[in-house]
Amino acid sequence: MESKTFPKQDSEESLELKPETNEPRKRKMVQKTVVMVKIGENVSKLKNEGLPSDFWSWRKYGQKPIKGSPHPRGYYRCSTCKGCLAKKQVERCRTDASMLIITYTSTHNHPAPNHVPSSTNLVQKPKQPETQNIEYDPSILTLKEEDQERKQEKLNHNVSTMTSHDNGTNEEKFNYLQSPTPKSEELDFFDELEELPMSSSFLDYTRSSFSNEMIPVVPS
DNA sequence: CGTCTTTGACCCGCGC
DNA sequence: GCGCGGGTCAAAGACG
Repeated sequence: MESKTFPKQDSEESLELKPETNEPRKRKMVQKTVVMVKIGENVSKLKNEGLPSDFWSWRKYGQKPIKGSPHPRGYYRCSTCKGCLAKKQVERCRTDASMLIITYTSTHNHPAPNHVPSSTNLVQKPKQPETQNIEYDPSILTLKEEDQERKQEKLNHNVSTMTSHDNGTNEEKFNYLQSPTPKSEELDFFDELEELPMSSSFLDYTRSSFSNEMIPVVPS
């Protein structure tokens, strides 16, 4: 496969790098939504590492070991609709293997499938059994600027290394991660992300599906 | 048979 | 300029 004749930038990932525009878009200048999910301890037995299934269908396209983390990070792309640019990264919290950090990038360019249970079967693969004990936890946050995230990640780093608890730690982390951006901007961002699984239907779905709390931490 | 996962290699941005 | 780390591609295999 050494003969990659065409530049990858021509593929759909090119949205981060637009040769046509004079603006050299930084690869990571992408909207990101980070969700922390607490999973049960039987996670190790589960396929996909107990990956919680939202109502989108995801296809894995890569996995990489992350420096400093004992767990690899998985890369998923939305396969609900062909051509959808939505992606997500799933990794375990380095300090707490029972915590999953799911990072959503880009937005779905198609309407979300109905979250009624019957239709769930249409988009969900049986390989993601509903029997998994998933505890949705605490924290959702949205980051708009990569630079911001950078700083936050450093903070996150510090917090991670100086603590070894779980819930409190993560909450704490995400309190840090929550940017002090004005509410209006935040709302605007949410508005942009209306198709991301941040909608009430998503929350409703996750709640009903996993019987757990998923508390989006939104700056009031 | 079609779709998805796995896995190694490649590419690119960033820090030093 | 170089090396490292992260992100993506694509072939092959596995599975339903």
